[in-house]
Amino acid sequence: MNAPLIEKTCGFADSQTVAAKLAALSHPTRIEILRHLSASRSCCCREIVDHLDLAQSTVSQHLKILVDAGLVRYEPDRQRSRYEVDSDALEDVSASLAALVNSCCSGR
Amino acid sequence: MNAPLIEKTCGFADSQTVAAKLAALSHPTRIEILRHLSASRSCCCREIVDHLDLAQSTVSQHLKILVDAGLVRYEPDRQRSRYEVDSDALEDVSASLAALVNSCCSGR
DNA sequence: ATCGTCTATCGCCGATAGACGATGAACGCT
DNA sequence: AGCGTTCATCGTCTATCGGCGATAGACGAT
Repeated sequence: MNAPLIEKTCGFADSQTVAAKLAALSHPTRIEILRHLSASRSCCCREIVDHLDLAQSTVSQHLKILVDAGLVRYEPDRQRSRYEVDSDALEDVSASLAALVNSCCSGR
Repeated sequence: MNAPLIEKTCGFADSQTVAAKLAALSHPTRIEILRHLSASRSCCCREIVDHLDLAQSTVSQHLKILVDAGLVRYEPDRQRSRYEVDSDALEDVSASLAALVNSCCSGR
């Protein structure tokens, strides 16, 4: 493969990957979406639009960001869309952060 | 089966607060800074500038963001500055994310 | 066939992030 | 006093974010 670019950062899980996942989580609306999503088990875009007070296009955009980050699964269902929290991915992010924090605090 | 009322009383921080902390962590450079900071116990701006390949002003800016987010402690020391990881704050963020993730995954 | 609903996407915008160089203050050293 | 070092801050530039309305495609219902 090309571009082994982050070789110089001492061989941990690379910062870029962790940062990207956290970036997807670093917006209050997206956290709210995750909460609503998990509370409803799964739901469509409109449902979230009703819950939050934002334009449909905005919500759709936030959902796309979550899907692209791999934190939410997407499945077209008729004319609706089913969005569902990817629990494994979420726990993975949490574990990554925990590992980072742990390695940063391991000397006290 | 039973409702996760424990979380409610344990009070995860509101979305805005969590998002703000995560935002501070959602940049590879800042994660790298945290790692270096913790590995060195504490260090000055210049040290980080040497480690990363960025302008001093850029590094200073990233440090300010981390300090403002409460994740790094700052103490002027002569003409230098001492930056130090705030372990408690870091663990707090990690715990907040864990709580959020947990509440999102509690039904599977 | 047409209408209404639900989505995703596009274009546009203001605001913010992230990078830089330049500058000046604080300090140690000679 | 003068020099070198360290650092925070300012101004600037560009790219991206986050919001919106408008639009078009897909679909169910009438």
